[in-house]
Formats: sequence, C-alpha cells, structure tokens
Amino acid sequence: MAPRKYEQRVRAAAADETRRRILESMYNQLRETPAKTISVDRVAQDAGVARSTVYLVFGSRAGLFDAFGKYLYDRAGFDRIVQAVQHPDAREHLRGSLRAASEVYAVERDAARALYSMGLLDPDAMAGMALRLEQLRARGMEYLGKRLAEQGSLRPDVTEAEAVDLLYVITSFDTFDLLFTGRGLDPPTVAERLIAMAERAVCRPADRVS
Amino acid sequence: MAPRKYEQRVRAAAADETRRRILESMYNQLRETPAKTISVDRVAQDAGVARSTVYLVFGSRAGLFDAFGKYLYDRAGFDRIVQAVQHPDAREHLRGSLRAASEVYAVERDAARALYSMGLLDPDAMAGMALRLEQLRARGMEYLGKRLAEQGSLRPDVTEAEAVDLLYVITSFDTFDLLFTGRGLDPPTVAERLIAMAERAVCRPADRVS
DNA sequence: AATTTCACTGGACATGATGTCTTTCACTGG
DNA sequence: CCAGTGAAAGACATCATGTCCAGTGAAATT
Repeated sequence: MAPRKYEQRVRAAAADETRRRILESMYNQLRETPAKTISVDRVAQDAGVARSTVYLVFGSRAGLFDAFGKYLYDRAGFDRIVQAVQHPDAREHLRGSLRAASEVYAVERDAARALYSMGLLDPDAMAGMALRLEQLRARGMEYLGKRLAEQGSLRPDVTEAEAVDLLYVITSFDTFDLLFTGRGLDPPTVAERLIAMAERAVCRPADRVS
Repeated sequence: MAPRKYEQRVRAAAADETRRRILESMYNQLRETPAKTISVDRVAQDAGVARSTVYLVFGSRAGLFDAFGKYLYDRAGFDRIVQAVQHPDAREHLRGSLRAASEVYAVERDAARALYSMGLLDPDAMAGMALRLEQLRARGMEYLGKRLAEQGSLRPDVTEAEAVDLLYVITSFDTFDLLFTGRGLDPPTVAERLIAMAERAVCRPADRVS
C-alpha cells in the first residue's frame, strides 16, 4: 500500500497554534512568578494542554526552554544588540548596541534571568539557546572590535583582542543586571554607565565626544 | 523533677565533625561534577550520613547552601577582595582587590558559580549567603570609591556614585567569569583586563601608571 | 461515504528529589 | 548501671520529570 500524500494546511496551523500557546503561557508564568521554578505541568495546564503534548511538541523540558529562548529572542529583539545600529561610525555603533542592550534586557529581565541562570546551572539541559546566543554576541563584538580598530578609534594602549574581551563583558546581560537589579539603576542610567565605561576602556581619548 | 545539667563535650565535638564532613562532601561533589545539580541525598551519602541528618543539622536544602556559602567564604578567603590590600594608596588598593578577586574566583570557580546561579534563580531559598556576600562587596566598593575621591584619584568626569557603580560591576564574580570561562582567559590575564578596565573607567589619566 | 492520517489526550508507570515524622541507638551524667 | 538525651536512621508523603501507549476526533484523501 503506497503512502498517501497529505497536505494539511488547517491541521498544521492548529499545531502551530498549540506550540505558540505553550510558549506564551511559559512567558506569562515567568513574568507573573519569576521566583518560582517553572514546571512543565504548570505550563501545560496554563496553556490548556496535556502535559504529554508539551513533550510531544518539544521533546523534553530542555527542548521547551530551548524553543522558549528563540521565542524570547525574537519577541524582545535581542538581535538589535548585535546588528542593530549598523552605523558607519563604529563608535556610534557601539553606543547604539549598548542602548539597545539596556532596553532589551530591561524589558525581558525576569525571563532572561531565568533563562541565563538555568543555562549556567544546568549546562547539558540548556546547552542550546543561551549558549548560542552568547556565541552570537561574541561574534558581534569581534566584528565591532575589528571595525573600531580599522577606524583608528581604539586607544593606543589597547589591542584589538583586549577591546573585544572588554566589549564582550560590557554588553553582557550579567553586567546590565548588576547595574539594573544590583545597583537599582533605571535603564537609561544603566545605558549611560555602560557607554561611559566602554568608551573610556577601549576608545581613544581624543576621539571621544564631550 | 529538676532538669539535669548536661555538658557534653565529646558529643558536641562529634556533631561538629559531622557538620564539617557534610560541607566537605558538598565541596568535593561541586569540584568533581560541577555540571550536575547537587542533591541532598548524594551529599549525605558521600559524607556517610543519613539524608535526614543533613536536615537535622542544616534545617533545609537552603540552610545547607547557606552554611556552605560561609564555609566557602572562609575557605577561599573571599574577604580578601574587600579588605585585602588595605594599602594607603587607594589606587593600589583597587589593583590589589582585582588581583585578589581573580585569584579567589578562579580557585573556587565551580563552587561559586553553583552558589551564585542558585541564588539568582531561587531568591527565597538562597536569600542568605549570596545576597549577604554581595552586600558586603557593595559596601567595600562604596568605601573604595570614597577613598579614591578623597585622594583625588577619580577622573574629573566621574562622580563618586558612578565610580562605585562601575567598581561594583568590575569586581563581581560574573564579570570575572565572563572573561575566565566566557573568553577562556587565564586568571592573571583576567586580572590585567579588569585592572585596565577599572583604571581607565574611573581613575584620572594623569595619575595612571605607565 | 469510507478510509487514512495526524495532533492531541489522558492515564499508568518508573525514577528521583524534597521534606516530615517516628523510631532506634549510643553516649552521657549521675 | 540505668535513665535521659540527642544524633542518626528509616519510613512515609508529595511532587516533578520522562516514557509509553491505547484511544479520540477532526481533517484530508479516495
């Protein structure tokens, strides 16, 4: 018996709907009760779906978090941190990245914290997203470092490698959160602090604006 | 019936022994298998003790972690980061703090990571140690900022408040680990990077050494 | 209209973790 | 030597993860 060809638009759409609902309920729970560890069961119930469906769709708890990472990445516009302001002036690009980072991180602070902490604490479970995200950011900073070097915007006593290292630190979520949650600063002030720190640490003094 | 007076030296000593053994086995497990989440059961078994004994001694899982925080704090000499080099020159004090931080954090990296992540992810459970430790560091940086200001070592365009914020970021475990684990730098290089970043970000250029 | 396929259900089951409560045992002090 | 005490062990309840699978109802095909 030859396998039949099926082309099911409606059912595929329904499946996508379910998937979306699950991720959304996870997002809501993270916002409502950031402290509590989220259980697959609660997510499923909140989404009005059987627990087994979550496993069916995402494979495992880790898979769920991985997918949630992508979801959050798109939703919050994390890519703005790296790509964002493709300004011809590298120094302006740097400032844009830090402003974008402050905004994005602030909006999704709780979700991002849960995701990052999860990834740090349970590497095999979360190997996926948090790690990939960090690599993306690392590459972005390597690119930015190169551009700053090419445009002669680096301090004379700073190698390109050092600049990349420092930019990697300064654009990280952890650094943002140390100022935002740790020091209780509001996002614009955080951005100010980060920009000041970055420019002083890697940009040549003469080039710096007022 | 009047309550009898008991003064049990031997038994008290044995109890202390047990307590120490439990914390030590926790330390070992964190070093041997940093990835895995540590369960009370495994800790107890490794210490040759019943699981309930851990609960008896420490009250709860959170209590265990709290006590472990103190244990690690003493063992690693975390206080060196703040008190350490009480050098008359505040700038030298700053450099000393960062060197101490790099050493201390590097030696106990895995344990510290587990502890910090735990605290971030589960605030009520870990409210104790990680939080107290951070407050201690915050106060230390406020003191350092004040001394730098008093000695006229701050950049003219940096307020004392901003200096404290930035020092708080730069001396944090997260910042260290971004360079150490994230960028794969060895501890001395991390210290170099941190010192360079800190001096450029908060110290007046004229005062900086070579 | 009959049939196939698929998303999803709903439960059973195994495992492993946390936390509480009761019981056992060894040592201390008289 | 024996009575009381506290440390430790063991049993019990609960909850989460992960696997499995028979079944259901709606969509797609013939």
